Amino acid sequence: MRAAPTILHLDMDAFYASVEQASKPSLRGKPVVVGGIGPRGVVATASYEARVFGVHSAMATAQARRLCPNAAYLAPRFALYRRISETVMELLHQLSPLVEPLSLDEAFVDLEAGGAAASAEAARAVGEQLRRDIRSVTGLTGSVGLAGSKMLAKIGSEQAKPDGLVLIDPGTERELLEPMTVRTLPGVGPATAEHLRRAGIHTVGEMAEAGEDELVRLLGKAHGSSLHAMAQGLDDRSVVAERDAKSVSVEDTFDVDLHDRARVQSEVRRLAERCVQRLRSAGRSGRTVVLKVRRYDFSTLTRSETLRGPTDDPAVIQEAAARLIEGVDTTGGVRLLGVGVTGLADFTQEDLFAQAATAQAAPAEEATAQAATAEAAGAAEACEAEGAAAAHAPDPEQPPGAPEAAEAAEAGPRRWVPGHDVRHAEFGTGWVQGSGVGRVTVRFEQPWSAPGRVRTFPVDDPDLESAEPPPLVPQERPGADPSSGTARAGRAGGTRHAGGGDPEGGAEPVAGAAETRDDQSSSPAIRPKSWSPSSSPPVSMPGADASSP
DNA sequence: TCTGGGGTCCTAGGACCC
DNA sequence: TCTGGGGTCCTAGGACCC
Repeated sequence: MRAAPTILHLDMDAFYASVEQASKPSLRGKPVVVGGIGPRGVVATASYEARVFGVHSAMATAQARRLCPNAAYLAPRFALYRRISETVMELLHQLSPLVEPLSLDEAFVDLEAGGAAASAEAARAVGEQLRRDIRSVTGLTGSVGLAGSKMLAKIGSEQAKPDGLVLIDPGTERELLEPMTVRTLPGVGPATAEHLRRAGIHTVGEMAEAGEDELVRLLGKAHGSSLHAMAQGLDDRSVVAERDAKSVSVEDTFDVDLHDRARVQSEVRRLAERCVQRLRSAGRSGRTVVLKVRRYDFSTLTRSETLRGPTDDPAVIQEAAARLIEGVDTTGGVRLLGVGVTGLADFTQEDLFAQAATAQAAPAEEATAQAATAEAAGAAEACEAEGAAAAHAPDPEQPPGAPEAAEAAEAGPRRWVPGHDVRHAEFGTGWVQGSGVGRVTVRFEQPWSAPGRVRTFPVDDPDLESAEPPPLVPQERPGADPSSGTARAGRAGGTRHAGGGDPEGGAEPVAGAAETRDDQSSSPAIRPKSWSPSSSPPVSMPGADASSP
């Protein structure tokens, strides 16, 4: 708690959906849903237009489609979101060295540490200027909360949404919090709220009244006492910049449950491989391998094995994951598999070398009791459930009868993902609007163009290829190839195809989009005119980290 | 067609050591 | 031999967050 509201919380408004609307002129002012678009997908972000229909984050996409069938359903383009996020974070770093990102679209800033603001009025001015800067540099809107603590700054930005700023004056927090539902407090989710409800506690005021002892009794030591403090508006957590990751994991939910044991094993190998890639690109190694299995009935279990030292050796981690899946009964079907690594250390070559040598021998001759018993128990269970075959490590070669095991995502000829960028040899750049029955529909438009028109091609049209996301504002330097991977220096002027921007009269509004075009003032749409190249740099578009296909 | 993917933190029990 | 704490490591699960 501090006397002046110098903790700032920034939350970008409907971030993913707003980025999509900014890059796709035909979607501005229309309902947009970004998230998993498969049969088991969930909504990551819904635009405000879609929220009117009741669509919200974490909802099954299938349900969203029922509520709002006319929305655009798009797969996320994380590489683009990450780039824009970096630009926003740079603006925050200009205010203070103490910036704590919570996700791509959210961060705390300690204005006091930056010397940017010492009073309420100064803080408000900084917040408003920040919002203007974000808008002029990215074309997007963000909401700002200012308060004397993290909790209240975050509550402030929530109240400010969309496109606003709320400052909570220190001293007023108790009366502000009192009538609010317990769910307002960070750390109160569905389960905790239900516990509290059964104890007759519904509001933050009732929580504070209940007293610490009662909350500890209901919710446990750590949770109870921290929530008791929060309920009184007390929160002295400091803003901490750049924490090291403590774990790395990857997981996949399958469109249909896996029943074939060999397929399950091959997916575990694949996931272990991907996990190691991520581990290595972070320059880390890890000591504990964790396998996650979600069964057909959504019950979830984890199995873990701690190695003698940290490793980033793919073979070692794959073998550990393979041993772990041996001990899991998967009859009935597997919905999700995941592989993770915790106990992260900074990679050293010597550790690794020693580890690679010992890890393989370890299970057989492990002297440490608990490791040996865990292994034995796992193996015994596996034998019972799966028979003799389970006792052996899976064949490293493709198991028989599983040629389809290769994920369509990687091995398939070409997949056209809704929302993703494409280039056509004749018609230029656009994005996939949909595909099916051998055809793919593309809308040809750029962030700065008028809404474009739609064309349909055979899915294997040789003139069509996937492309990098175009920059959100037109680039002045023509000829740079965005796919050349030269990062920031090579801003992607070249995304405009050689043939000119609007071969098919893109300036002509497309039916269905026309009526939405005139309220751009109220939408987070990019308006290139408001951006002056000399004063503020545009979002740069390094083509370096390609988005997943 | 209910329920993604990436994380963090906490609790609790058993093993083990002193 | 019986009884006993405290601390640490490992494993498993659960709640929560974006």
